[in-house]
Amino acid sequence: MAAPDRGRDPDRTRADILDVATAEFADKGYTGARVDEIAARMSTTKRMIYYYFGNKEQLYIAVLERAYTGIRTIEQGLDVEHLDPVDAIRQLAGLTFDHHESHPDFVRLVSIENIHRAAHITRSSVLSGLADPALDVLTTILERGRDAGVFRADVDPLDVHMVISAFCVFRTANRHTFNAIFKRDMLDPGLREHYREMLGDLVLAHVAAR
Amino acid sequence: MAAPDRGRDPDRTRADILDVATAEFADKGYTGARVDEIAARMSTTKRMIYYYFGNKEQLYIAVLERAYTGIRTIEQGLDVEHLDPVDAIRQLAGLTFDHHESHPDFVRLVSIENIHRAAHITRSSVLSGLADPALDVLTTILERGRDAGVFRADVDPLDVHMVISAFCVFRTANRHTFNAIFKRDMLDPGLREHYREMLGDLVLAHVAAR
Amino acid sequence: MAAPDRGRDPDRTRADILDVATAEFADKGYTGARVDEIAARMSTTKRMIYYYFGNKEQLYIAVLERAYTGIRTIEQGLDVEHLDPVDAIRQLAGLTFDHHESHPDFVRLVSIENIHRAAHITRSSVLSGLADPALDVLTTILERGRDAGVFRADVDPLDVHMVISAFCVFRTANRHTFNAIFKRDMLDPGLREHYREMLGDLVLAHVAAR
Amino acid sequence: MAAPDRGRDPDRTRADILDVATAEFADKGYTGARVDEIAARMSTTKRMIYYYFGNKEQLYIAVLERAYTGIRTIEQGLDVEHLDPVDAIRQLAGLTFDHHESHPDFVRLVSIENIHRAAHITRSSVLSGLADPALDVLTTILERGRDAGVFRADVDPLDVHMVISAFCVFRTANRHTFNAIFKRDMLDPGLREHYREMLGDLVLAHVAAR
DNA sequence: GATGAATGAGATTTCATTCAT
DNA sequence: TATGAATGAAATCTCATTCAT
Repeated sequence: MAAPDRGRDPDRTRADILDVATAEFADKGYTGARVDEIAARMSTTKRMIYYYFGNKEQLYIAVLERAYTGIRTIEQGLDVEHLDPVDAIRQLAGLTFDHHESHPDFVRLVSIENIHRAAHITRSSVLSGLADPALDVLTTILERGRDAGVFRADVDPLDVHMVISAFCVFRTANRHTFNAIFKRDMLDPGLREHYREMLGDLVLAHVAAR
Repeated sequence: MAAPDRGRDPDRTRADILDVATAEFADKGYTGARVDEIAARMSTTKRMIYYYFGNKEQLYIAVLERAYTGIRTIEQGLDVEHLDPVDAIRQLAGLTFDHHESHPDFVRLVSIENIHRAAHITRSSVLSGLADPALDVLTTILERGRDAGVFRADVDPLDVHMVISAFCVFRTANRHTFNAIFKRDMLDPGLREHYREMLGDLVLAHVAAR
Repeated sequence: MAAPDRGRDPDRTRADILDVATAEFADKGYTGARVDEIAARMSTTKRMIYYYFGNKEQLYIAVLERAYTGIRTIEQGLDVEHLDPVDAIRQLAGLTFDHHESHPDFVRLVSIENIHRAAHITRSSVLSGLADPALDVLTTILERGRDAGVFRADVDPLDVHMVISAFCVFRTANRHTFNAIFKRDMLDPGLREHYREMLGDLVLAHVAAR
Repeated sequence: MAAPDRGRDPDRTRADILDVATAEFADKGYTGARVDEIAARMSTTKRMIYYYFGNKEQLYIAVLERAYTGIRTIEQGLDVEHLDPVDAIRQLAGLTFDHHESHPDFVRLVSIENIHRAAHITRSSVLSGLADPALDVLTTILERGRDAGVFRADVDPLDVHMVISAFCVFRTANRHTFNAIFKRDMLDPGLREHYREMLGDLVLAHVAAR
């Protein structure tokens, strides 16, 4: 007659807390998020949050750490070897484009963390200094393009990454003010392909041999 | 020996409050900002903030309104008529580039407002629906470039604006996480000209006739 | 081109303040009433309220004093001499019935003053100990009825007054809770004559010779 | 030597808060009551009031709800079946008479709630629309009296209830202004039986067959 | 007489965190 | 492990009143 004993699976409880906390922090920001609210949205009690994570800040850091692991693996699906460099670049940009569109919580958490001047990322041994593996893939592509004579020799991979990120982050992160002022929803599905192609064009223009 | 009587100049008092509030909101976010802290940084009392602005939210909206008026006038200095379209586009992009670099508080406020899903902008009769006049200047430039045969005919001014904003906003707004992860400070003065030129190239590539 | 100089008529200004203050106090109670709100509802400023009345409490007392003067004169219209006692009693009850129905603000002020245990009435030299002149009229009627053999000899005028007041005050003062619980609006115009007659019957039954 | 641990008995803590809050609200009115004062009168802290009741208004509603439950049960003790209708009516009126005399806080809360136009009662799912069970008892008595030929056939139970309430509420609620103006304390013990009988007479005169 | 700005004291409410069991 | 009760510190906001002109 007892309720299903969820309490006996610590990993599950931890993951549940992280799910709810991610939603709450992404929704309200670090300061605006409420520990009470996180507890209220779960079957676990507030005391458990402190048991598993210590305090609000450590919980937030754990949320950040898990959120960042998601994007680190997106480039795995890219078969760099069998694509010509131009297609590879376009597909790589598309991966970030797709990811940011479908993970607004991640993009919001990054914005929030920047408001806090990356104070928590810096405090996390997991995140601090963990360069995005995307750069390796990108570097490989750029080298192959240069060898093929289609890309410039002096392209900085991090600049390419920056252009892709700026476009994709802005489209999601600044969606609301952009829409409020210009009455255009950058996430309108009808504009999706237009923006996706536009990003590819921009990046290719940047890396192209002159 | 009396303290300078700032009290009897309401416009000055109001402006002082806005200055301090802008710094506080940009620094801590809407929720993290403290009315107490704003009052403590001035010679005016906390009570005056409520006297002039009603409550925290209206003060924040007033801060947003004033911050947005700053950027709306930056394009005025651009002498569109006497520039050839290519130079004009490059200079226009440079204006936003310079503005966002020198107004990190504005960029932070925009990020903060997006975290709140533009709830306050929407509530402001001043800001809501007030399209950036930059678009008019941009439209003029694009038309002249098209007439001169150097720009494509189907360029959307808002897309151009988006590319410029995305680049300039990202450089300032995401500076901290970018630096924490990739160890590159996008606001490093030594990189300034490189980024400024890179932006111009990107925008011109986007609008160029093929 | 100057605005009409209302300021130069102190009596008028005083009366205006009292009008607005009466509405505010009757609406929100003594504690709930806001000096700011009273000032906001007038063209006069808040400072004038203090100039004319000293403070919130004295303003409230002035409101009470003026409100009580209204009911003191309602019995004047009653031609006791030419009415037979039974008609006179019924008409007297009707006067209070009509007055309280048409002066809900007065009835509310009395309720409010009772919540404060008549502390302000006691403090007012005008109101304290100023017995309602209605009692004189009432006493005359009762005497004439007794002499005519239609009323009991031992009727206490104050008891009659109490019965009339209880009925008329309750109908107005307790209208809202009565309606909330029993779904009957005691001030429904369709019930007016029923209640008016009922009151007359009650009072006459009380004074009638057995 | 430790203070008695009242803390770990939530029901007791809740009830204690309600006791003190009832006294405070009845004493000062809704607006005049101070949450600080309620806390100061107990061993519990102010914070607990919010923990248990959410905010001042909900606490006030809880006070109202409990106060109203008291009067709803007073008619239970009336043995309608074994009383003749005339005695039953007189006893029923006496129950309200006694209750209101001995529960001035309840009567004051009702006055206060009427000043607020029953806004909180309406908001309470418990109180809104919960007709007083007294009406059932009253209806039964009236029917038996009618069948016995001693009461009129067209008596409205709610009118009878209104007469009883008006008299009993007025005696307690308007005690202070009545005494201030007419120098008669309606709650003077020496007048008690006089008023009690007077009420019975009034009600019986109203329901009596003609 | 009249005005808008200013103010101190105090009101309600919030929130991360810990205690006792 | 788990839980509901408890809490101190601090947050936002209010209000009658007075000052300087």
